[in-house]
Amino acid sequence: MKSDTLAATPASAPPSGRRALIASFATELFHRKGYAATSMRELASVSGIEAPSLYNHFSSKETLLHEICFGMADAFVSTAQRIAAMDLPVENRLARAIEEHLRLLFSDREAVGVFVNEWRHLSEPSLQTFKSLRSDYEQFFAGLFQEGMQQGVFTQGDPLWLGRQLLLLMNGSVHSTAPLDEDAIAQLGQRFFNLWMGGVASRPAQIS
Amino acid sequence: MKSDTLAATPASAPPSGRRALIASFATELFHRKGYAATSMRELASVSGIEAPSLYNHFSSKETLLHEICFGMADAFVSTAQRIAAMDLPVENRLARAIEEHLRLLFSDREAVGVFVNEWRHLSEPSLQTFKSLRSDYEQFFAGLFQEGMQQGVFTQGDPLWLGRQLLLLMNGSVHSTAPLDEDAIAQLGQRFFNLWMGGVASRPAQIS
DNA sequence: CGCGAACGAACGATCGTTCGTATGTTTGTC
DNA sequence: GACAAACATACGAACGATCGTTCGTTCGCG
Repeated sequence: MKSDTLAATPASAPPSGRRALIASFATELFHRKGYAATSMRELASVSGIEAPSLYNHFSSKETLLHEICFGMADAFVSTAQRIAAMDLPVENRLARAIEEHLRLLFSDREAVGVFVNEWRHLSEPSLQTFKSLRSDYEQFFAGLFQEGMQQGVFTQGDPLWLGRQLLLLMNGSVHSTAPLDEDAIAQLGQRFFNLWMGGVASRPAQIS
Repeated sequence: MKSDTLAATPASAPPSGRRALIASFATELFHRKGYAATSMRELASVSGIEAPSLYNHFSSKETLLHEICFGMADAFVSTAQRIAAMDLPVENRLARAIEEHLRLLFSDREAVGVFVNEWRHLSEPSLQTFKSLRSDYEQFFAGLFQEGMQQGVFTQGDPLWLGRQLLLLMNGSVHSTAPLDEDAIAQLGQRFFNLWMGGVASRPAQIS
């Protein structure tokens, strides 16, 4: 049998292979109804096969969740590593990180929804690994803020908190925003960048 | 039998009545494991009784969810109505709305978690009602931004988007922030207010 | 022939919920 | 204050449904 946990496909336009097709159906269902509320029989139904046949492609229900969550997590972390290695001013690296994060976000909105909301249904030891990856990514953003503060580019604040809030804001935007093309993503990235730079760096507004 | 859907208790410090106590246990479980992944037997177990006995207090599992979700929703909406009726400059109303929202958020973090993440497991017609209440609240914030833009206090932008993003940010902060006392909540409110005013109103930062 | 992929049947477990009943407390009546 | 009717709340047993998954088999393609 082939390994269950290969890298997920980009999945924006669902692929042709049956296995990957099932994974994309699972992503849609896990996103819309939640992992626990999605049954293997329902997944089989939308996939056009019977429930037992699913086990010819995935060894368990959780394997599907694992593949979706870690597919996104790996994409985020590897992007972070790529940007961290760039020789750019910290504010440009932040802008770049925002834009790349948004690009990943909008490349597969349903997978992101599962990544954000359903990871807690992973069981050990995958759960710990996932949390660790997630923490790495948060630390990447926190590091950008910390570096920016040391250089005086940003005003003081808790870098980890700032990073988490920024990620929260971007991740949430996928729920309340229509699909975007490349240009719109870049614009949205500028918007977030300005929001964060302006809000963090600006003098507090006066409330009379 | 008494009505199932009385107003929820403030619930920050769990109440003494058995019924309300069960509701607070349910809130904790729904928050930590999710609605679908929480069984009535488990809820009964932590409540110190057997599963069938739960039905002497609540007519169904969904009744519990309903009570939690609508308890929070009603609190949010009524707070919004109270603030909307205030005769204050729009930026002060926004600051006040932020602070009151945070106060509600931190008054029962677990209930907020259920309110934010588990409402989709409501069934019709409660689901429609809930969405409607939620939309009312979003519109309240959107209205503040719209009003502020017309007065030139904020720069242009999609008011509904701005409102949703602000709510998203605040709601998410409850996950990544330790419990706060009254003063800390007010400070956090100032922080969000400044962030939003600064980011929205400030001139875009230059990225070389 | 061999192998991946589909199937129907069915397993044990668990789900939300109902039922009949027991028990203790409250309430109404003299 | 005593007694019974009424009620609230707990329980064990069990219902039908559905869960994730396994098994043995068959089918079709290389």
